[in-house]
Amino acid sequence: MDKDRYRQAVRLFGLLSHPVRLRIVDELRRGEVCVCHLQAVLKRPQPYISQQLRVLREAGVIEGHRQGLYVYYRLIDEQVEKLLLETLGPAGEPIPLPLCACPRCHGEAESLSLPSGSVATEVR
Amino acid sequence: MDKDRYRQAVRLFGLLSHPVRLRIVDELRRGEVCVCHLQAVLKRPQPYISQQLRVLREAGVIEGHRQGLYVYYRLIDEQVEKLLLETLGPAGEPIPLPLCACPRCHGEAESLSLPSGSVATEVR
DNA sequence: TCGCTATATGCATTCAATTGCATATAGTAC
DNA sequence: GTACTATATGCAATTGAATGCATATAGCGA
Repeated sequence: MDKDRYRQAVRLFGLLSHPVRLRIVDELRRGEVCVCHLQAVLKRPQPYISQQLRVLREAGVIEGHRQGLYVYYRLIDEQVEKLLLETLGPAGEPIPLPLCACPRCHGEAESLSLPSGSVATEVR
Repeated sequence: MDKDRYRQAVRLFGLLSHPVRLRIVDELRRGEVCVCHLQAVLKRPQPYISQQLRVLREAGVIEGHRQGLYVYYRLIDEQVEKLLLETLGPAGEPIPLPLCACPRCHGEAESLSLPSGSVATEVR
């Protein structure tokens, strides 16, 4: 069916036509980050961020895996990546945030590798 | 300002995240068509089509010029064209419609050129 | 002028997305 | 087990977009 192509495109554009969601995927194309990181960047309440992450996750655009207390999300849809490239230009550099509490962000070298005993599990 | 890039992108995606508007711009990238043509293709009431055309026109995505009773619209935003190419693939062939009343559509050869005395005027 | 057609506009209503917030869950450390 | 942190979920309230429709305007021909 040809109508599906339209529906699919409308759905995709709809996901990106939202200021917070757009900024989330733009942040995510720089690399994997945790929720608290996005919270710090977007300056929005945590439940609000989580809700938008859910929308993107259920649409199959992003994927998250838990690592201890933290959940790290990344972009898994290359079409979205192309659309961002076209509209926003190339992705910026990843920025470690002092505002973010997670080990990856406050720059402790050893915390960049998996702590022994912890296992990365998919979020769904 | 960097925020403007986001705003601009959100605006663009918003325009395309609408089934009727998306189909209009997809139709328009095949070539210039009149309003009645879009009416026939989309099977929607004329005021409804005109409203969506206005949204696209005021956003600077399309442009219309009047030719006698008929107004012909065309796509003038190449970024939109690229986004459509990415999401919908290449544009289809232009299709003349028997359902459409305008001279261009019911295939009278001489009507494809401007009738003497008529002047193309911009719509705004 | 009037009558007709194509297109545009204004406005009220309906509907869906957005947002805020309270609370639930998952995991860690003790 | 309890206490604490990060993240997720559910739901009500609100806002804004989408839609329908009546009417206005523009141009043509008689």
